[in-house]
Amino acid sequence: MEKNVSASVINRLPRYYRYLGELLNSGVERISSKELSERMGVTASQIRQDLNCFGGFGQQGYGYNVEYLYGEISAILGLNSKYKAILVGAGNIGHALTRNTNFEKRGFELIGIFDNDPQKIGMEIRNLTVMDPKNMKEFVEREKPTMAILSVPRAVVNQVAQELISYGIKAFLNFSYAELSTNDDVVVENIHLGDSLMRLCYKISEADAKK
Amino acid sequence: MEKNVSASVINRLPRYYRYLGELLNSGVERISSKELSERMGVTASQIRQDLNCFGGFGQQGYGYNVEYLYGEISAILGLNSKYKAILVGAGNIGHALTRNTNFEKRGFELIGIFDNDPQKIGMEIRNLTVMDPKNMKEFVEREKPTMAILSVPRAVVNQVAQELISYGIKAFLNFSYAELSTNDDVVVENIHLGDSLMRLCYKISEADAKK
DNA sequence: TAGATTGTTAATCGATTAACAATC
DNA sequence: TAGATTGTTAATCGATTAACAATC
Repeated sequence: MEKNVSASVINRLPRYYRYLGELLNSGVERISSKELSERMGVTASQIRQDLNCFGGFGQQGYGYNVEYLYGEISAILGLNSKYKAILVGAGNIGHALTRNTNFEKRGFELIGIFDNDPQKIGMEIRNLTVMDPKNMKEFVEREKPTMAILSVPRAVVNQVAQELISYGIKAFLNFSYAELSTNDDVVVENIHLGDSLMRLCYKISEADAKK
Repeated sequence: MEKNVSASVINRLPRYYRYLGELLNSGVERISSKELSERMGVTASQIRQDLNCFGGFGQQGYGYNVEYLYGEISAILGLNSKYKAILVGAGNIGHALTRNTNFEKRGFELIGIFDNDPQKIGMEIRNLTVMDPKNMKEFVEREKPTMAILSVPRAVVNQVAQELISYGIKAFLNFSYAELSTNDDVVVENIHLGDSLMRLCYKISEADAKK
């Protein structure tokens, strides 16, 4: 909100949110930073510092009310929003993603799917009909989605992104195995499956070497 | 290799690898840390520090030979390995993943797929027949895969992981929207799509607020 | 040789942890 | 009131950046 919160803190927020959701589900009413820290494997100091970037949500001698804190983190993350999103590229990953992901609970609403495969155009996915990219300009300028999920081949991802930016898109979830180079006012989250595999491969090699 | 390299450095390695691969493809023979830093949007100091965790791969006055450095990073990451991997859960994401991912180039070899949906058992995916989880113990103990990709419902992921650990699995790529609690000698990489969406949502909200 | 650029040490910056006064 | 636990300041630790001598 007021201050600039560091990326490290932001990155941890979804995890807090996840843990608090689980506590809420199991009927836990209050929790201290100490107890939460033990469950999550972090320090209590870090939890308190992180939360205090956004305000004082606890109470001395009591701790944090789980339901209240859960709601506050939800608000900080902006999960009550309904940012319109489109999916570009309904191949394996893109297709699976739309079926599996609960966009509504993460602040988004999927309103359109595009793919240039004639076989896919017209197909129904999640109550949405796959559209021809030819109609993308018209659709985006009319519906004004905020975000696009990019699940297109790496060779074309930057071109597609530039096109969408020119139509007014301001955020991307990038699944393509390529760097997305964009202006400063465009926000990007990358999911590079290949990078995760490589990191895992490194960790395994390391563990092996230690024996 | 010798020293303990920090997680920050490890996390950057795949990105270096990606950039060097692109340079290699475009026929660039040598590159200085300065030029690479400008392309990647990091400092030249950081690149040199990172690389020197593993050895001196450059040459004063010349820079780095792209092909050589690419090969060295590949070796550091262990990408020449062929760690056997299995996929547990051939639902949307799991299925898509196996079709899309070039495991061989990331140090892995997919040798088995399991799913408890009778409709899927017997199905062919990527030259592999989907197997019944009943046969998992026998298969894992015989083939000794190192890694398992978990793409099962969050409610059962920890149970499945524990089972696989007891059969000898030492590494997981976790797609389930849950924390994986494991022993210290098991390595885990998480891909939490939901977390990425939430971070993106936060960034969009922030950008909005600034206007 | 002169110029360029590394490898590496030292300085800075930021993030994490510890400590404790405030207070429920 | 006494005990517990926060919010917050101060101390520590680690990561990033800057600087420069070594050297190709």
